[in-house]
Amino acid sequence: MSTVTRRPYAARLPPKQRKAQLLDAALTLILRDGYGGVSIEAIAAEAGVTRPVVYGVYRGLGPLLSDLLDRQQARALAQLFEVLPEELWLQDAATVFDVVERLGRRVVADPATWRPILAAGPGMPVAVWERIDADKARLRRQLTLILERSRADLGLAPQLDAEALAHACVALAEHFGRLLLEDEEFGSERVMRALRGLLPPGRGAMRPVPG
Amino acid sequence: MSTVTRRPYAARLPPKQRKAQLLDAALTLILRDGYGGVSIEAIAAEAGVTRPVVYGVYRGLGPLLSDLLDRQQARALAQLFEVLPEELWLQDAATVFDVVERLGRRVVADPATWRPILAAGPGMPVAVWERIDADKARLRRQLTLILERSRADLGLAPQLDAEALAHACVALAEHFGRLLLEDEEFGSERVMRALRGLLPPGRGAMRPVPG
DNA sequence: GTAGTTTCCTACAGTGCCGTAGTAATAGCA
DNA sequence: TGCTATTACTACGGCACTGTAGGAAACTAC
Repeated sequence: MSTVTRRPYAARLPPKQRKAQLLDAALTLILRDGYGGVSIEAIAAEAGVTRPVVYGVYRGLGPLLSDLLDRQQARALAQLFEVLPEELWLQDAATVFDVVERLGRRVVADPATWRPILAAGPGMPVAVWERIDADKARLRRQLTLILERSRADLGLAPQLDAEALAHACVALAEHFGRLLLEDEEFGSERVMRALRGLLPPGRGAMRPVPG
Repeated sequence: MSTVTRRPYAARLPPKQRKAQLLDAALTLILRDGYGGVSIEAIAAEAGVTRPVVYGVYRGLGPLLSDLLDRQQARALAQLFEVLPEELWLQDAATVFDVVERLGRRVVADPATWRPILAAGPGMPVAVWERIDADKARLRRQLTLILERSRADLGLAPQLDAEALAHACVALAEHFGRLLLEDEEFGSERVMRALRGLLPPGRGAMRPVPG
Protein backbone atom coordinates (compact mmCIF):
# COMPACT_ATOMS: atom_id res chain seq x y z
CA MET A 1 0.00 0.00 0.00
CA SER A 2 2.62 2.45 -0.98
CA THR A 3 0.74 5.65 -1.78
CA VAL A 4 3.66 7.57 -3.15
CA THR A 5 2.23 11.07 -3.14
CA ARG A 6 2.24 12.15 -6.73
CA ARG A 7 2.47 15.73 -7.70
CA PRO A 8 -0.93 17.09 -8.79
CA TYR A 9 -1.14 17.58 -12.50
CA ALA A 10 -0.73 21.11 -13.68
CA ALA A 11 -3.26 22.41 -16.16
CA ARG A 12 -2.59 20.97 -19.59
CA LEU A 13 -1.78 23.57 -22.14
CA PRO A 14 -1.01 23.51 -25.84
CA PRO A 15 2.59 24.45 -26.63
CA LYS A 16 1.83 27.98 -27.68
CA GLN A 17 0.12 28.95 -24.45
CA ARG A 18 2.71 27.05 -22.45
CA LYS A 19 5.44 29.05 -24.10
CA ALA A 20 3.74 32.33 -23.28
CA GLN A 21 3.26 31.20 -19.70
CA LEU A 22 6.91 30.22 -19.38
CA LEU A 23 8.04 33.55 -20.74
CA ASP A 24 5.81 35.29 -18.21
CA ALA A 25 7.29 33.14 -15.47
CA ALA A 26 10.80 34.02 -16.57
CA LEU A 27 9.97 37.70 -16.64
CA THR A 28 8.45 37.50 -13.18
CA LEU A 29 11.62 35.85 -11.92
CA ILE A 30 13.78 38.52 -13.46
CA LEU A 31 11.69 41.27 -11.94
CA ARG A 32 11.62 39.65 -8.53
CA ASP A 33 15.08 38.09 -8.14
CA GLY A 34 17.08 39.70 -10.90
CA TYR A 35 18.72 37.80 -13.70
CA GLY A 36 20.74 35.74 -11.27
CA GLY A 37 17.80 33.59 -10.27
CA VAL A 38 16.86 32.52 -13.78
CA SER A 39 17.22 28.82 -14.61
CA ILE A 40 15.12 26.13 -16.22
CA GLU A 41 14.50 24.82 -12.74
CA ALA A 42 13.32 28.16 -11.40
CA ILE A 43 11.18 28.95 -14.41
CA ALA A 44 9.48 25.58 -14.22
CA ALA A 45 8.83 26.05 -10.51
CA GLU A 46 7.50 29.56 -11.04
CA ALA A 47 5.12 28.22 -13.67
CA GLY A 48 4.06 25.39 -11.34
CA VAL A 49 5.37 22.72 -13.65
CA THR A 50 8.30 20.33 -13.89
CA ARG A 51 11.40 20.74 -15.99
CA PRO A 52 10.57 18.28 -18.73
CA VAL A 53 7.57 20.43 -19.54
CA VAL A 54 9.93 23.27 -20.28
CA TYR A 55 12.11 21.04 -22.42
CA GLY A 56 8.97 20.03 -24.23
CA VAL A 57 8.60 23.48 -25.73
CA TYR A 58 12.11 24.92 -25.53
CA ARG A 59 15.40 23.24 -26.24
CA GLY A 60 17.02 24.91 -23.26
CA LEU A 61 17.49 28.12 -21.35
CA GLY A 62 19.17 29.88 -24.25
CA PRO A 63 16.31 29.54 -26.74
CA LEU A 64 13.80 30.40 -24.03
CA LEU A 65 15.58 33.61 -23.08
CA SER A 66 16.06 34.43 -26.72
CA ASP A 67 12.33 34.14 -27.23
CA LEU A 68 11.68 36.29 -24.19
CA LEU A 69 14.08 38.85 -25.54
CA ASP A 70 12.30 38.89 -28.87
CA ARG A 71 9.07 39.68 -27.09
CA GLN A 72 10.45 42.27 -24.72
CA GLN A 73 12.61 43.82 -27.38
CA ALA A 74 9.60 44.26 -29.63
CA ARG A 75 7.69 45.96 -26.84
CA ALA A 76 10.56 48.24 -25.90
CA LEU A 77 11.56 49.20 -29.42
CA ALA A 78 7.96 49.88 -30.37
CA GLN A 79 7.69 52.38 -27.53
CA LEU A 80 11.06 53.83 -28.33
CA PHE A 81 10.65 54.36 -32.04
CA GLU A 82 7.16 55.66 -31.53
CA VAL A 83 8.71 58.54 -29.65
CA LEU A 84 11.80 58.69 -31.85
CA PRO A 85 10.62 57.93 -35.39
CA GLU A 86 13.24 57.87 -38.09
CA GLU A 87 11.93 61.03 -39.69
CA LEU A 88 11.78 62.94 -36.40
CA TRP A 89 12.84 66.54 -36.67
CA LEU A 90 14.01 68.28 -33.53
CA GLN A 91 13.05 71.76 -34.52
CA ASP A 92 13.72 73.44 -31.20
CA ALA A 93 14.55 72.87 -27.56
CA ALA A 94 10.89 72.52 -26.67
CA THR A 95 10.60 69.57 -29.03
CA VAL A 96 13.62 67.99 -27.43
CA PHE A 97 12.12 68.28 -24.02
CA ASP A 98 8.84 66.93 -25.27
CA VAL A 99 10.60 63.82 -26.53
CA VAL A 100 12.35 63.37 -23.23
CA GLU A 101 9.15 63.75 -21.30
CA ARG A 102 7.31 61.24 -23.42
CA LEU A 103 10.13 58.74 -23.07
CA GLY A 104 10.01 59.15 -19.32
CA ARG A 105 6.28 58.54 -19.28
CA ARG A 106 6.63 55.31 -21.24
CA VAL A 107 9.19 54.01 -18.82
CA VAL A 108 7.20 54.66 -15.67
CA ALA A 109 4.03 53.41 -17.34
CA ASP A 110 5.51 50.04 -18.23
CA PRO A 111 8.14 49.07 -15.66
CA ALA A 112 7.77 45.36 -16.44
CA THR A 113 9.21 46.04 -19.85
CA TRP A 114 11.84 48.55 -18.88
CA ARG A 115 13.17 47.31 -15.61
CA PRO A 116 14.87 44.24 -17.09
CA ILE A 117 16.48 46.47 -19.66
CA LEU A 118 17.44 49.52 -17.65
CA ALA A 119 18.00 48.05 -14.22
CA ALA A 120 20.46 45.65 -15.77
CA GLY A 121 22.45 45.26 -12.63
CA PRO A 122 24.50 42.19 -11.95
CA GLY A 123 23.95 38.63 -13.03
CA MET A 124 22.67 39.45 -16.47
CA PRO A 125 23.41 36.62 -18.91
CA VAL A 126 25.84 37.47 -21.67
CA ALA A 127 23.30 36.81 -24.40
CA VAL A 128 20.87 39.28 -22.89
CA TRP A 129 23.50 41.89 -22.44
CA GLU A 130 24.68 41.58 -26.01
CA ARG A 131 21.17 41.87 -27.33
CA ILE A 132 20.49 45.02 -25.34
CA ASP A 133 23.84 46.42 -26.34
CA ALA A 134 23.04 45.89 -30.01
CA ASP A 135 19.73 47.66 -29.56
CA LYS A 136 21.43 50.59 -27.92
CA ALA A 137 23.76 50.82 -30.88
CA ARG A 138 20.78 50.82 -33.19
CA LEU A 139 19.15 53.55 -31.17
CA ARG A 140 22.33 55.58 -31.31
CA ARG A 141 22.50 55.30 -35.09
CA GLN A 142 18.95 56.52 -35.43
CA LEU A 143 19.52 59.33 -32.97
CA THR A 144 22.68 60.35 -34.78
CA LEU A 145 20.71 60.78 -38.00
CA ILE A 146 18.02 62.75 -36.22
CA LEU A 147 20.60 65.00 -34.63
CA GLU A 148 22.39 65.57 -37.93
CA ARG A 149 19.13 66.57 -39.52
CA SER A 150 18.25 68.88 -36.65
CA ARG A 151 21.76 70.24 -36.24
CA ALA A 152 21.10 73.70 -37.60
CA ASP A 153 17.79 74.14 -35.83
CA LEU A 154 19.20 73.12 -32.48
CA GLY A 155 22.15 75.42 -32.97
CA LEU A 156 24.66 72.61 -32.69
CA ALA A 157 28.14 73.69 -33.65
CA PRO A 158 29.07 72.38 -37.12
CA GLN A 159 32.14 70.59 -35.88
CA LEU A 160 30.25 68.89 -33.06
CA ASP A 161 30.46 65.10 -33.14
CA ALA A 162 26.83 64.04 -33.54
CA GLU A 163 27.62 60.41 -32.88
CA ALA A 164 29.31 61.30 -29.63
CA LEU A 165 26.31 63.40 -28.68
CA ALA A 166 24.07 60.45 -29.44
CA HIS A 167 26.26 58.34 -27.17
CA ALA A 168 25.81 60.89 -24.43
CA CYS A 169 22.06 61.10 -24.91
CA VAL A 170 21.55 57.36 -24.81
CA ALA A 171 23.75 57.01 -21.74
CA LEU A 172 21.82 59.75 -19.99
CA ALA A 173 18.48 58.31 -21.02
CA GLU A 174 19.55 54.97 -19.63
CA HIS A 175 20.72 56.43 -16.37
CA PHE A 176 17.75 58.65 -15.72
CA GLY A 177 15.41 55.89 -16.83
CA ARG A 178 16.93 53.69 -14.19
CA LEU A 179 16.53 56.48 -11.68
CA LEU A 180 12.87 56.75 -12.57
CA LEU A 181 12.37 53.07 -11.91
CA GLU A 182 14.62 52.41 -8.97
CA ASP A 183 15.32 55.46 -6.93
CA GLU A 184 12.78 56.39 -4.33
CA GLU A 185 14.51 59.69 -3.68
CA PHE A 186 14.21 60.72 -7.29
CA GLY A 187 10.51 60.60 -8.03
CA SER A 188 9.47 61.04 -11.62
CA GLU A 189 8.48 64.64 -11.07
CA ARG A 190 11.90 65.51 -9.68
CA VAL A 191 13.71 63.74 -12.51
CA MET A 192 11.59 65.58 -15.04
CA ARG A 193 12.10 68.90 -13.30
CA ALA A 194 15.83 68.30 -13.20
CA LEU A 195 15.91 67.37 -16.86
CA ARG A 196 13.96 70.50 -17.72
CA GLY A 197 16.59 72.44 -15.81
CA LEU A 198 19.45 70.62 -17.52
CA LEU A 199 18.03 70.57 -20.96
CA PRO A 200 16.47 73.46 -22.81
CA PRO A 201 18.90 76.25 -22.24
CA GLY A 202 21.50 73.87 -20.99
CA ARG A 203 21.80 70.56 -22.81
CA GLY A 204 24.19 70.43 -25.74
CA ALA A 205 25.13 73.53 -27.57
CA MET A 206 21.54 74.55 -27.85
CA ARG A 207 20.56 78.10 -28.44
CA PRO A 208 17.45 79.39 -26.68
CA VAL A 209 14.34 79.14 -28.79
CA PRO A 210 13.98 82.44 -30.56
CA GLY A 211 10.69 84.24 -29.93
CA MET B 1 53.73 -0.68 -8.58
CA SER B 2 50.97 1.84 -8.68
CA THR B 3 52.63 5.12 -9.58
CA VAL B 4 49.56 7.33 -9.26
CA THR B 5 50.82 10.45 -10.96
CA ARG B 6 50.75 13.12 -8.32
CA ARG B 7 50.38 16.75 -9.16
CA PRO B 8 53.70 18.60 -8.86
CA TYR B 9 53.85 20.82 -5.84
CA ALA B 10 53.29 24.47 -6.43
CA ALA B 11 55.76 26.83 -4.84
CA ARG B 12 55.10 27.16 -1.14
CA LEU B 13 54.14 30.65 -0.14
CA PRO B 14 53.36 32.32 3.14
CA PRO B 15 49.71 33.38 3.43
CA LYS B 16 50.31 37.02 2.67
CA GLN B 17 52.02 36.40 -0.65
CA ARG B 18 49.53 33.68 -1.48
CA LYS B 19 46.71 36.15 -0.94
CA ALA B 20 48.28 38.69 -3.23
CA GLN B 21 48.85 36.03 -5.85
CA LEU B 22 45.24 34.89 -5.66
CA LEU B 23 43.97 38.43 -6.00
CA ASP B 24 46.15 38.88 -9.07
CA ALA B 25 44.80 35.64 -10.48
CA ALA B 26 41.23 36.77 -9.88
CA LEU B 27 41.91 40.10 -11.55
CA THR B 28 43.48 38.36 -14.52
CA LEU B 29 40.40 36.18 -14.85
CA ILE B 30 38.10 39.16 -14.72
CA LEU B 31 40.09 41.00 -17.35
CA ARG B 32 40.29 37.97 -19.62
CA ASP B 33 36.91 36.24 -19.21
CA GLY B 34 34.79 38.83 -17.51
CA TYR B 35 33.21 38.38 -14.13
CA GLY B 36 31.32 35.33 -15.32
CA GLY B 37 34.38 33.12 -15.18
CA VAL B 38 35.28 33.85 -11.60
CA SER B 39 35.05 30.98 -9.12
CA ILE B 40 37.23 29.46 -6.45
CA GLU B 41 37.92 26.68 -8.90
CA ALA B 42 39.01 29.05 -11.66
CA ILE B 43 41.08 31.26 -9.40
CA ALA B 44 42.90 28.26 -7.98
CA ALA B 45 43.58 26.96 -11.48
CA GLU B 46 44.77 30.35 -12.68
CA ALA B 47 47.17 30.50 -9.75
CA GLY B 48 48.37 26.95 -10.48
CA VAL B 49 47.12 25.63 -7.19
CA THR B 50 44.26 23.51 -5.82
CA ARG B 51 41.12 24.77 -4.13
CA PRO B 52 42.04 23.91 -0.56
CA VAL B 53 44.95 26.32 -0.90
CA VAL B 54 42.48 29.08 -1.56
CA TYR B 55 40.37 28.02 1.41
CA GLY B 56 43.54 28.12 3.44
CA VAL B 57 43.76 31.88 3.13
CA TYR B 58 40.21 32.91 2.32
CA ARG B 59 36.97 31.65 3.79
CA GLY B 60 35.32 31.63 0.37
CA LEU B 61 34.77 33.55 -2.83
CA GLY B 62 32.96 36.37 -1.09
CA PRO B 63 35.81 37.37 1.23
CA LEU B 64 38.32 36.96 -1.58
CA LEU B 65 36.43 39.27 -3.90
CA SER B 66 35.84 41.65 -1.07
CA ASP B 67 39.57 41.83 -0.51
CA LEU B 68 40.19 42.33 -4.22
CA LEU B 69 37.64 45.11 -4.20
CA ASP B 70 39.38 46.77 -1.29
CA ARG B 71 42.58 46.81 -3.28
CA GLN B 72 41.07 47.94 -6.56
CA GLN B 73 38.77 50.42 -4.89
CA ALA B 74 41.69 52.05 -3.17
CA ARG B 75 43.52 52.38 -6.48
CA ALA B 76 40.51 53.76 -8.30
CA LEU B 77 39.38 56.17 -5.62
CA ALA B 78 42.88 57.49 -5.18
CA GLN B 79 43.04 58.40 -8.85
CA LEU B 80 39.53 59.78 -8.75
CA PHE B 81 39.83 62.01 -5.73
CA GLU B 82 43.21 63.18 -6.84
CA VAL B 83 41.50 64.74 -9.82
CA LEU B 84 38.36 65.66 -7.89
CA PRO B 85 39.53 66.73 -4.44
CA GLU B 86 36.88 67.74 -1.96
CA GLU B 87 37.90 71.38 -2.04
CA LEU B 88 37.99 71.55 -5.85
CA TRP B 89 36.66 74.77 -7.26
CA LEU B 90 35.41 74.74 -10.83
CA GLN B 91 36.10 78.34 -11.58
CA ASP B 92 35.34 78.21 -15.29
CA ALA B 93 34.63 75.95 -18.24
CA ALA B 94 38.32 75.51 -18.93
CA THR B 95 38.80 74.04 -15.46
CA VAL B 96 35.93 71.67 -16.09
CA PHE B 97 37.47 70.46 -19.27
CA ASP B 98 40.81 70.10 -17.60
CA VAL B 99 39.27 67.80 -14.99
CA VAL B 100 37.62 65.72 -17.68
CA GLU B 101 40.82 65.41 -19.62
CA ARG B 102 42.80 64.33 -16.60
CA LEU B 103 40.20 61.73 -15.71
CA GLY B 104 40.37 60.35 -19.20
CA ARG B 105 44.12 60.09 -19.04
CA ARG B 106 43.98 58.15 -15.78
CA VAL B 107 41.56 55.67 -17.27
CA VAL B 108 43.56 54.90 -20.39
CA ALA B 109 46.78 54.83 -18.40
CA ASP B 110 45.54 52.16 -15.99
CA PRO B 111 43.08 49.89 -17.78
CA ALA B 112 43.69 47.00 -15.37
CA THR B 113 42.13 49.10 -12.64
CA TRP B 114 39.35 50.68 -14.63
CA ARG B 115 38.16 47.95 -16.93
CA PRO B 116 36.67 45.81 -14.16
CA ILE B 117 34.85 48.88 -12.89
CA LEU B 118 33.70 50.54 -16.08
CA ALA B 119 33.32 47.59 -18.41
CA ALA B 120 30.92 46.09 -15.94
CA GLY B 121 29.17 44.00 -18.51
CA PRO B 122 27.27 40.89 -17.60
CA GLY B 123 27.97 38.34 -14.94
CA MET B 124 29.14 40.79 -12.34
CA PRO B 125 28.57 39.38 -8.86
CA VAL B 126 26.05 41.26 -6.78
CA ALA B 127 28.57 42.11 -4.10
CA VAL B 128 30.89 43.73 -6.62
CA TRP B 129 28.08 45.66 -8.20
CA GLU B 130 26.87 46.97 -4.87
CA ARG B 131 30.33 48.07 -3.90
CA ILE B 132 30.84 49.96 -7.13
CA ASP B 133 27.38 51.43 -6.85
CA ALA B 134 28.14 52.72 -3.37
CA ASP B 135 31.34 54.30 -4.65
CA LYS B 136 29.46 56.02 -7.43
CA ALA B 137 27.06 57.41 -4.86
CA ARG B 138 30.00 58.70 -2.87
CA LEU B 139 31.45 60.29 -5.99
CA ARG B 140 28.12 61.92 -6.74
CA ARG B 141 27.91 63.40 -3.27
CA GLN B 142 31.33 64.90 -3.60
CA LEU B 143 30.61 66.20 -7.06
CA THR B 144 27.34 67.70 -5.87
CA LEU B 145 29.22 69.70 -3.26
CA ILE B 146 31.77 70.84 -5.80
CA LEU B 147 29.06 71.88 -8.21
CA GLU B 148 27.17 73.78 -5.52
CA ARG B 149 30.33 75.64 -4.64
CA SER B 150 31.05 76.42 -8.26
CA ARG B 151 27.47 77.14 -9.19
CA ALA B 152 27.85 80.88 -9.62
CA ASP B 153 31.15 80.71 -11.46
CA LEU B 154 29.88 78.14 -13.92
CA GLY B 155 26.75 80.17 -14.49
CA LEU B 156 24.47 77.37 -13.36
CA ALA B 157 20.88 78.51 -12.94
CA PRO B 158 20.00 78.93 -9.26
CA GLN B 159 17.10 76.51 -9.45
CA LEU B 160 19.17 73.86 -11.20
CA ASP B 161 19.26 70.53 -9.38
CA ALA B 162 22.95 70.06 -8.62
CA GLU B 163 22.44 66.50 -7.49
CA ALA B 164 20.76 65.63 -10.76
CA LEU B 165 23.61 67.26 -12.63
CA ALA B 166 26.04 65.18 -10.61
CA HIS B 167 24.09 62.10 -11.60
CA ALA B 168 24.38 63.10 -15.24
CA CYS B 169 28.10 63.80 -14.97
CA VAL B 170 28.90 60.49 -13.33
CA ALA B 171 26.78 58.59 -15.84
CA LEU B 172 28.53 60.34 -18.71
CA ALA B 173 31.93 59.80 -17.17
CA GLU B 174 31.15 56.13 -16.83
CA HIS B 175 29.94 55.79 -20.38
CA PHE B 176 32.75 57.67 -22.03
CA GLY B 177 35.25 55.95 -19.79
CA ARG B 178 33.96 52.64 -21.09
CA LEU B 179 34.19 53.96 -24.62
CA LEU B 180 37.81 54.89 -24.02
CA LEU B 181 38.60 51.38 -22.90
CA GLU B 182 36.46 49.26 -25.14
CA ASP B 183 35.56 50.94 -28.35
CA GLU B 184 38.09 50.77 -31.12
CA GLU B 185 36.12 53.24 -33.21
CA PHE B 186 36.29 55.85 -30.50
CA GLY B 187 39.95 56.36 -29.86
CA SER B 188 40.90 58.49 -26.91
CA GLU B 189 41.62 61.50 -29.08
CA ARG B 190 38.18 61.37 -30.66
CA VAL B 191 36.45 60.98 -27.31
CA MET B 192 38.36 63.95 -25.98
CA ARG B 193 37.65 66.04 -29.02
CA ALA B 194 33.96 65.17 -28.78
CA LEU B 195 33.87 66.03 -25.10
CA ARG B 196 35.55 69.35 -25.82
CA GLY B 197 32.81 69.98 -28.35
CA LEU B 198 30.08 68.94 -25.96
CA LEU B 199 31.41 70.61 -22.89
CA PRO B 200 32.66 74.15 -22.62
CA PRO B 201 30.01 76.16 -24.39
CA GLY B 202 27.63 73.27 -24.30
CA ARG B 203 27.51 71.20 -21.15
CA GLY B 204 25.09 72.25 -18.43
CA ALA B 205 23.83 75.78 -18.24
CA MET B 206 27.35 77.07 -18.54
CA ARG B 207 28.02 80.55 -19.71
CA PRO B 208 31.01 81.08 -21.96
CA VAL B 209 34.08 82.16 -20.09
CA PRO B 210 34.12 85.91 -20.17
CA GLY B 211 37.24 87.41 -21.73
C1' DG C 1 -16.15 2.97 -22.51
C1' DT C 2 -12.20 2.35 -25.00
C1' DA C 3 -8.25 3.65 -28.21
C1' DG C 4 -5.23 7.11 -29.34
C1' DT C 5 -2.99 11.30 -28.64
C1' DT C 6 -1.24 14.80 -26.02
C1' DT C 7 0.66 16.49 -22.05
C1' DC C 8 2.62 15.89 -17.74
C1' DC C 9 5.34 13.51 -14.05
C1' DT C 10 9.08 10.52 -11.85
C1' DA C 11 13.54 8.97 -11.84
C1' DC C 12 18.19 8.74 -13.20
C1' DA C 13 22.71 9.89 -15.00
C1' DG C 14 25.85 13.66 -15.67
C1' DT C 15 28.44 18.14 -14.73
C1' DG C 16 30.54 21.83 -12.25
C1' DC C 17 31.36 23.82 -8.33
C1' DC C 18 31.69 24.00 -3.17
C1' DG C 19 33.74 22.98 1.33
C1' DT C 20 36.28 19.85 4.44
C1' DA C 21 38.94 15.82 6.47
C1' DG C 22 42.84 13.45 6.05
C1' DT C 23 47.46 12.80 4.10
C1' DA C 24 51.82 13.86 1.75
C1' DA C 25 55.55 16.85 0.55
C1' DT C 26 58.65 20.57 1.50
C1' DA C 27 61.67 23.81 3.92
C1' DG C 28 63.99 25.39 7.80
C1' DC C 29 66.43 24.37 11.77
C1' DA C 30 68.62 21.51 15.26
C1' DT D 1 71.03 14.06 8.86
C1' DG D 2 66.70 13.91 10.96
C1' DC D 3 62.60 16.63 13.27
C1' DT D 4 58.90 19.68 13.04
C1' DA D 5 56.03 23.29 11.31
C1' DT D 6 54.07 24.80 7.37
C1' DT D 7 52.04 24.35 3.19
C1' DA D 8 50.20 21.74 -0.45
C1' DC D 9 47.49 17.74 -2.43
C1' DT D 10 43.93 13.86 -2.78
C1' DA D 11 39.56 12.31 -2.04
C1' DC D 12 35.07 12.53 -0.59
C1' DG D 13 30.17 14.11 0.21
C1' DG D 14 26.96 17.60 -1.06
C1' DC D 15 24.23 20.85 -3.68
C1' DA D 16 22.06 22.85 -7.65
C1' DC D 17 21.31 22.52 -11.97
C1' DT D 18 20.97 20.07 -16.70
C1' DG D 19 18.98 16.82 -20.06
C1' DT D 20 16.55 12.57 -21.16
C1' DA D 21 14.00 8.02 -20.94
C1' DG D 22 10.03 5.89 -19.73
C1' DG D 23 5.61 5.59 -17.54
C1' DA D 24 1.16 7.82 -15.91
C1' DA D 25 -2.63 10.79 -16.32
C1' DA D 26 -5.87 13.46 -18.81
C1' DC D 27 -8.29 14.92 -22.53
C1' DT D 28 -10.61 13.66 -27.48
C1' DA D 29 -13.16 11.11 -30.63
C1' DC D 30 -15.36 7.49 -31.86
